[in-house]
Amino acid sequence: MKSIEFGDLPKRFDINEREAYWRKRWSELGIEKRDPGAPRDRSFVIDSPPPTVSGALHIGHVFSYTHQDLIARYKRMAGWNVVYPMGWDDNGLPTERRVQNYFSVRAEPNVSYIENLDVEAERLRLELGKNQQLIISRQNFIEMCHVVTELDEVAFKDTFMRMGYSIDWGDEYATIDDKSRRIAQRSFLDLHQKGHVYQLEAPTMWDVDFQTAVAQAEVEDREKGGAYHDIEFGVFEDDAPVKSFVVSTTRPELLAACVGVTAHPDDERFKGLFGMHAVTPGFFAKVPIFPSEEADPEKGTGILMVCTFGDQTDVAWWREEGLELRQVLGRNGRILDRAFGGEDGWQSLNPAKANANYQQMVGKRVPSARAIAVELMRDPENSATGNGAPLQGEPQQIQHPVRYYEKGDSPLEYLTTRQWFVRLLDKKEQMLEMGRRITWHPEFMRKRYENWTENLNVDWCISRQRYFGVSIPVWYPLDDQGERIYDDVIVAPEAMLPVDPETMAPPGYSEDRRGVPGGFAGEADVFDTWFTSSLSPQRVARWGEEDDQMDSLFPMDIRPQAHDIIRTWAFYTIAKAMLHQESVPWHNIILSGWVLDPDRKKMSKSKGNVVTPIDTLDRFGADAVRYWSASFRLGSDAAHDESIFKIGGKLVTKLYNAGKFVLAQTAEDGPITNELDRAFVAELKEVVRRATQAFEDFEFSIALQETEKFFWGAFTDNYIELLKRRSRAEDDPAGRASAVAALRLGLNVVLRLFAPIVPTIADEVWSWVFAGETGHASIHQAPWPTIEEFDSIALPEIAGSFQAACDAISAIRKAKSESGVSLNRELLSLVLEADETGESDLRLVAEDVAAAGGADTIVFAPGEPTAEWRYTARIEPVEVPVKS
RNA sequence: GGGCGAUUAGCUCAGUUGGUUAGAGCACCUGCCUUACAAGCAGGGGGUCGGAGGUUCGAGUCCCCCAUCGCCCA
Repeated sequence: MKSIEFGDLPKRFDINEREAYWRKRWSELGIEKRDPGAPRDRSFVIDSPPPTVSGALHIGHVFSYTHQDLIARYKRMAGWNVVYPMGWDDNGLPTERRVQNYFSVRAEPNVSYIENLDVEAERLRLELGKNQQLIISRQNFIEMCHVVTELDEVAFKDTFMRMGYSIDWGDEYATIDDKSRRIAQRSFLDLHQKGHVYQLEAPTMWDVDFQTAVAQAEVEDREKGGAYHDIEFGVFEDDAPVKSFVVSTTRPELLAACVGVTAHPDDERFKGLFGMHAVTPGFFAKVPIFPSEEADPEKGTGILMVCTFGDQTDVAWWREEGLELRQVLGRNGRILDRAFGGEDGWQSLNPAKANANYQQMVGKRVPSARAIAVELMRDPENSATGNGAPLQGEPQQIQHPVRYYEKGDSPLEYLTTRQWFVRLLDKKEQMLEMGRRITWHPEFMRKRYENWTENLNVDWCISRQRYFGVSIPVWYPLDDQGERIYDDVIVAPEAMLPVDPETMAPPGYSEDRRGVPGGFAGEADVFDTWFTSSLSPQRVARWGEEDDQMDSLFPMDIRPQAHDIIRTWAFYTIAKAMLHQESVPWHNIILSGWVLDPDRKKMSKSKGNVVTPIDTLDRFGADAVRYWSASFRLGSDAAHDESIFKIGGKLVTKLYNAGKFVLAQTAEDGPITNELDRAFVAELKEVVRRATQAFEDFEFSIALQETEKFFWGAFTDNYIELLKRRSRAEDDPAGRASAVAALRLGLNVVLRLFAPIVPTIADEVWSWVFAGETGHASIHQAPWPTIEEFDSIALPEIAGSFQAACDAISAIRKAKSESGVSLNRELLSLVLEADETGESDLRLVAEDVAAAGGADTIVFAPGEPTAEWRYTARIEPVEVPVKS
């Protein structure tokens, strides 16, 4: 029997040194490597989230990434070929913004490419000030994005490794790499061929700072201050005012864009107006007054102006009523230079006055345009009725929800632009059905998905007017005037993928036909970043590639993610699998909660309450951080609480010490025969059953709790104490052999139960003896314990032996504690008061109990158990030896 | 306004299909250098389970209403 000497091991376990050792060792052993030839039914496939690599990881990432690794390590031990890939989501706005801020540059079209651009030198050459951005070409900008993301990826990877994540780096990818771009473009080709994508020139949500379209999923409401402005409109008959009404609006700057007026059809106040025309103050445009169920009689004055475009309902009214288009806002968020009195849609009863007013706002951003509009409305000259100033009273301040792009700083506007869409609105029912075919953990999160799906109201806008992303693989032929023929789009052939239409010519054209009449133009837009990341299952399974593994990897088993991206990543991934494969992308979705700061606020960079994992790792070690993460149920938010890291650290120390003790005990090899040992094994078996069931349900926190309770309470505090005598007994070789065998079995099994959660200390202790004994060099290559392992060990004769022994030793400790004597004090006599069951349960283990209590024998006396205690001990300690 | 979740000891959280007297860790008090561990061990105090009602022999658990907090969506 191989054993260890206390002296061979350091008194304290050096976490940081040993973690570094084990990371390297795991990598050498290839514990995380998958078997690429394994069939689907032997594999457990994880659709791991590619993190956005812009900036630094925070403790919230570590929290949820740990959850997947717990499952990965468990499944691997349970015999599955675990597929655990990792990708980096590097394309998209966060990276662009980071590059812009980091280098103080901005990309603009029609700037020429500079080879080997040295930003600093270029800035000096152009004598740019500190706050001046260097304008560079699209290609240079993209190159810089690549540089920055590669640096970030290295930092992310380091942290993931340090956390001990058993990621198979053989499956590492980036969403901007060639294969990802090819698969994303292949996705577009497939959707195009199946008729699921279309392009449309229509009012779309637009961020005026980033100057790009955004999708519904990226929109959030923010509570903002605003004001109702009550403004009088005229009602005209034969070009003469006959009546008036007052509109209450929060957006007076859109008065010039007013193209209609509406009220509820049943609203008695305005019933008579329907079918007549209103005239706007200041701009004197005649607009129709029509009824609409959507108009809320309770809101404002009950009658409201319809503008192109204030919000989504304006868009709907504009469509349904066939209203004029009077777009006043440009893509840059400034008021366009337009003229009343001329073109279609810009009629005015007083063009001269209208234009004089309008010109004051041209070129202004929304806030200043609004201030000017309010001033105009204070001028009686601008009244449409001759009743004096159109503005009634003073604006009334309010708080109201305003729509923002989630990464943006200015309210969203609705601008008419040409965009690409994926048709989803007609597939809500199928999407809901897909949601039902997936098991959600926790179950209630399914509601979030259903809620979102049911409330979708626009198709998925997938085109973005950005640079660092996957190109939309199309070109447009140009007509004789050099205008794009949008109906004749040229889609890239699959063999050309990945393709950049801005630098590559479509088949049948040479590059010199770019941009000339009769030639072609490349699509400059890139995909929404979710368009690519929603293909993570297809990307990992290399859909459509030479090494296509869809048959062996898809659909995947689990999608772990945080619950804030149900409406984006989960939703779009489900959509893509449905549209491409007519399948669910995975069978289970595992949703982690958020990490909250001590004030229970979500950690986020903008709040400045972010905790970085490296600092925490330095102080507590990866096992302790993993312990913290494992102790929370799926779906529930976790407070960042240092005391839990400390508990994790204590568990590591305890495993180290318990391992040292158990493996230092020696005996002849022999079977587990003793009643107490058999009873202990029966308990151990029960823990294995419960922990296994919990892990099967992805309830790692329950598994941890069960294992920890058993290890600390039953194993170390009681069982080891009860066996200290017998495991060293000289006169009872069979009892000693049984004790040492049971101790080792207990440690061996407990280590494996803990291995997914605290992988470093588990492997450390495993390596001392068990690695050699079992032939499994790492515990992470050892099999997960099963209850069949205990089949050869006889059940105890008395089912309650173990519990009785623990209760009895507790009674003895209580007596010693109350007498103030140390727990290891020898006893001259020990009397246990017990009832008949109590005495009989203790019958076969009394010798171990007596020995642990420091007595030769137990004398039983009749007694009644109390609510708290089955046994009451009466003790007579030996005199304290006089210390010399 | 609609939906979802939470509310259990001072703090952080368990509590299975309803079933004896509601648990753990931290914190607190007392004792113990004990030969794996003082980063430990033992003992102890501390809860009308957010509020009200109902079903039941029996409710922290099931049903209804309400309150507070958080989240998702309008």
